[in-house]
Amino acid sequence: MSHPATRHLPQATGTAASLSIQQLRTHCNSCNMRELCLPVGLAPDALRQLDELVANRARLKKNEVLYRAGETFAALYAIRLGSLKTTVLAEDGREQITGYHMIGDILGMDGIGSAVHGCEAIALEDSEVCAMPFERLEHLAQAIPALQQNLLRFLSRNIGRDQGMMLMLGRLRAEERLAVFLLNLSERYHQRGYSPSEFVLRMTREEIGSYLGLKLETVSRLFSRFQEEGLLQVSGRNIKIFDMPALKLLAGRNC
Amino acid sequence: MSHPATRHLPQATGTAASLSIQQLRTHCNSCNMRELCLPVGLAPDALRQLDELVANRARLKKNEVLYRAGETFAALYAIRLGSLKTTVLAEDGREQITGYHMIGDILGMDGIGSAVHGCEAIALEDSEVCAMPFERLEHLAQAIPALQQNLLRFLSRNIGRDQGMMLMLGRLRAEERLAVFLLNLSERYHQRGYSPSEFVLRMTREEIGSYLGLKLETVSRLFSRFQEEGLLQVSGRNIKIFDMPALKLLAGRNC
DNA sequence: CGACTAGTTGAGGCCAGTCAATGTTGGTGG
DNA sequence: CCACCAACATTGACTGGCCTCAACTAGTCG
Repeated sequence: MSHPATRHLPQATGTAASLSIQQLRTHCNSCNMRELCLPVGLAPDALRQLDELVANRARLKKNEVLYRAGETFAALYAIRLGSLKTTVLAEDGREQITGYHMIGDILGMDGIGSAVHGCEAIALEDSEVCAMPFERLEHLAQAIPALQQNLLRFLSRNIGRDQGMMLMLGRLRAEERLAVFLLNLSERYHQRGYSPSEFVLRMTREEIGSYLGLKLETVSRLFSRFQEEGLLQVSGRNIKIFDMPALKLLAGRNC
Repeated sequence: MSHPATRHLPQATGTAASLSIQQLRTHCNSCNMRELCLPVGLAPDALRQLDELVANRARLKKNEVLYRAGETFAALYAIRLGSLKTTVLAEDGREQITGYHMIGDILGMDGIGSAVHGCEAIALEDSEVCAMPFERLEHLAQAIPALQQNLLRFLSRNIGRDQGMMLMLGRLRAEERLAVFLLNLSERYHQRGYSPSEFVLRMTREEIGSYLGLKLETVSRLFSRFQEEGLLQVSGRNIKIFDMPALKLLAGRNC
């Protein structure tokens, strides 16, 4: 029933009692993220239909797995709260984090093409996601042009982001990668109404390294160096960026 | 009129006379690639509609640019013949090849989300593409479920491929990258009815390096080493793979 | 034939990885 | 509240894989 890190979303059982109260109240309509999420631009009626389709709004504890690579693909997930990482594994266990996803982001799109998830998604902190059964979503998109458009746009943006990552992993030096990473975080926090210059990292040094194609020691050294150079202040996972222009110079606008 | 490397598809003018004869004869219906391309699984009537939508079937000379980064996005392109690379450029000119695309592949999907192309597509050899105006394609997909499905699947597969590339660029060593690259080529040639063990590279050493996040000298050295070790025979761009299992072992099934 | 592009090979350097020791933080239970 | 532990982070010394620079060869095209 309750695996240490359950692979399935909580059903309407036991501990979910208090959860369902929450569930009943949270709708796309009232969601803070509706302007960043799939509902963006949808007419009220369309929004209602999309909302009805959301199978459940589930909680994930830190380190809990939303889906694993190889699992059959059934739904897209919108992040309501918290953040997740997606990772792919090499055969020998080497891990590459392919995405760092925060509130409003859509997860699972890599599964559409093959009916199987190609990566795994793991919560970086306690999080909440909206599960949208894909078959029904696809069906709904057939009737609502704006939804089809949104789906295609979200998938496409994913591709664009990935291409940026490839440039980073293939051509940028370590310091440039970290600068791009920090600026990217900064921008995304800013979009979401948080400070662009002061935030808390949700990942360990090792995870940041895995994301950037570096080792944790390299990440740690770079943070120390950036701090020495006055670019930022780092204290554990708390980051304060002092010199944004210098950071941008380092990143060479590849972010 | 005639730029050295024209950015626009040839219009129905001048030299296009012999071309238009060809154009009239080539339809999705009769295209060899219809089983790998957007029409896959479409009903005859839907296929006819998709076919009508194809604005033109254009030829590209080697090194000709199909679209550039920053150009407004207007159409997806299906490769009818030949092959193209897509590249993203760092601000300082460093170039990362993000994709090697061959017959049947769809290009331009990174532009959907932002209305602007995020990379540039360049012909690696004389090629032919079918241009599909995206607005009309989207509109048609609204009416034809199978087409919507195909579009979403193609976009999604792109994402899956990109994630594999990220793993490669972030975590694999040079020899592993080249092995993965060769096996990937092998598989795709095989899918298209060519020999999986004997083929001609369409890219220079530098381009292969750019694709794999390596320098051309490294690629060259690796080819030489693989040959010494009896894995393959390489003569310029002609590749004969002798020891597929060993190559797969090197790649660690990350392909 | 000369100029140019593509490819190969060698020598040496450097950036990031590896290994290892030590410090810091946060959660748990006495 | 503090001691303890495990996970996370920092820092140093050293290594090595890939890059850089460079020389040379082969093939192509005007």
